[in-house]
Amino acid sequence: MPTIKEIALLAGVSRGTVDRVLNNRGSVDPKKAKKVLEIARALEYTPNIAGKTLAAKKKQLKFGYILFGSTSSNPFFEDVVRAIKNRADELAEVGVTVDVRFTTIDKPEAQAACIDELVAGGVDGLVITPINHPLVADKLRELSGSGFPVVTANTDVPGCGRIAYVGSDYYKSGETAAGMMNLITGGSANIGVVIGSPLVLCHSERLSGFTNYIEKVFTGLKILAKAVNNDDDIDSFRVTRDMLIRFPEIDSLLLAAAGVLGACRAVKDLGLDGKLAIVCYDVVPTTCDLIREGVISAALGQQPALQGAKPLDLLFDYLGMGVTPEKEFYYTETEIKIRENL
Amino acid sequence: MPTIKEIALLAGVSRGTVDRVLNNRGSVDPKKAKKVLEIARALEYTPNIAGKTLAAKKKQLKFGYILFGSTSSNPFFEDVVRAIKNRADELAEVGVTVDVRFTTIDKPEAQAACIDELVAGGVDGLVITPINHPLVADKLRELSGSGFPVVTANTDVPGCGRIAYVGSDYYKSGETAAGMMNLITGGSANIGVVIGSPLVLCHSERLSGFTNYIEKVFTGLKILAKAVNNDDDIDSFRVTRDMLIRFPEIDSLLLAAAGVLGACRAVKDLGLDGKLAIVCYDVVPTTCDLIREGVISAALGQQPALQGAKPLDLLFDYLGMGVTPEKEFYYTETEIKIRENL
DNA sequence: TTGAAAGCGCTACCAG
DNA sequence: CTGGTAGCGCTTTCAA
Repeated sequence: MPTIKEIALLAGVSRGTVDRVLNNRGSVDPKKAKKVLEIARALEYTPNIAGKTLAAKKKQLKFGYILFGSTSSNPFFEDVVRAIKNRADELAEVGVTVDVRFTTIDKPEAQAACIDELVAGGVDGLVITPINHPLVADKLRELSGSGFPVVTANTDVPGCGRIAYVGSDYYKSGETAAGMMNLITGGSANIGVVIGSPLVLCHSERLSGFTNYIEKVFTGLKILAKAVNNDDDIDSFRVTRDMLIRFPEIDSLLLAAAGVLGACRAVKDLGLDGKLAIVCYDVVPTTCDLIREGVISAALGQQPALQGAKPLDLLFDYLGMGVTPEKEFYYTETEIKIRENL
Repeated sequence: MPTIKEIALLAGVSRGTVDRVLNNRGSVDPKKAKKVLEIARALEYTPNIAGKTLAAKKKQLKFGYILFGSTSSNPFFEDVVRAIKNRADELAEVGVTVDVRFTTIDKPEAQAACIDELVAGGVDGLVITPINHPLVADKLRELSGSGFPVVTANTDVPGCGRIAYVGSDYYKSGETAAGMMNLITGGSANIGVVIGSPLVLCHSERLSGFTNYIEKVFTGLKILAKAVNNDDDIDSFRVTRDMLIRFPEIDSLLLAAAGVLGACRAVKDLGLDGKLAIVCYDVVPTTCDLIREGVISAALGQQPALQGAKPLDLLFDYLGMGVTPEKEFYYTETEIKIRENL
């Protein structure tokens, strides 16, 4: 493993010059630059991460992380927040501080203001679960345009200039739900679907993936009815109950939003627990209980811990180590969880 | 984030002394030691990983990694080897070299000799997929007893003194297969089982998990017949074919060993593809193809990449950073893969 | 038993 | 445009 020092020695220049060449900082005599590059290539130089990390400490980087919910509201985000805190503790060691803020999903002005605050507060990079609204999108575009790195997490605003997105491929996760539903029901089912809101892109993407796929591949699966629960357990109970009463032929449920507990209460309330094939999203504690009870057949996870930590890593690599993300989309796996592998 | 330097300053001692206290090396005046510890505790000192890593480079550690198969034989281990190589490249940066050796699963003497060679060659730690045989077990016990760190991977020899095991919880993965089989078949099935060899602990553990679980929980699932394929595709074809002919009532297969391709060839040969519920282990390329074709319903993965990399990390943490593994068993997840989430 | 100093690889700064 | 130097946190060695 060659080092900058060795390259400097071989090239007959100083370490500073090698550093300038390899990291495109400052300007260097083209001849020397060429020589350095040749040697680096010949020796297959790769920078030492520990060295870079240690040196990066002096930068005292500050990151902002804006995400939905005030922790208590949506248990899925609790896992994300836990992962953020853990990673933030680790990053503290290398001089990074992380400022975590919460905004609600329905207030673009508030989220835009939150971005402004963080930037004014001097953060060097931002992770955000963005609301897909011009007020936010434009601000992100503007920031990115000025060289400020933004990573979107959990949900994306394509084309806003962010350096990467970390989160689920919702469309594909909809297909996975279809595949699972097909296996569980033997290929023939009358499905009731519960979604959060047609306006939340994630949920509608999931539903598109599911719908298109069953129409194309699993023609024995039919969607009989759809209900909207606003990601709320109380609403969820009511609309699910109504749907099940109105469509007694329903023999399976796809719960494509939060509010899984409410929906399952409705199922139990009608004495249908264990009689319906139920597939839902997000592996949260209440869902695990329902799986153990035999109410839910399978839950589809989306690696919340990765969604929390990875964006911070990308930001640190970018700002601390000078490494640009190697891809634009860091899709999380759609994990299938049943009672036995919870 | 406090540093050793700060603690030294506050305690009125040198960095060397602080180091000695915090890492129990050399002896220190009890009074000073106490003071240092108090300050470290008060400041919630945690060592800086980058600093430690950098300093560890001077140790020039050497690890050995003994595993089954010569890569080509079992595609599962190809993923493991790939992960080992990747992690080894990363560790090279911090002065670690990894010597990877292959042994066959049926030659304990050869594996024991291989261990001896590596140790004689001066490795500081060893990762091994051990053959569960006294010849190997005793050697591992002896090594461990003398303070030499061993990590078992993929398969374990309990009580051999190794500092940790990284791999599947086979019994539990058998239960997961049962759960999946139950979902796919609607709770009623006549199952044919293919195992590698009753002598390979992993496979028999899987089968125990599966068997005990269905007897207890899924009483509609019956095992009609078992076949042994010696992890070989040719044998697998033959024994599976024979079994399916002899037991035409079989409507589902559990493939608990390698040789998945051979077994599926038999299924196709008899025109049964798409008509049987098939659950198998290990997400390898040929298996993925069979899932896409609709021959296999689900495959259960065991995180080969983690099995390759994690043991090396544990060894480096132990020898390079002075950190003992925080648990004895690092179980991999049993990942459920179907056509849509491959 | 202890302190001082060098060095792991990299970056930043200053002087020229 | 360039070289030298200091320093990030930790370990190790040498001298006292």
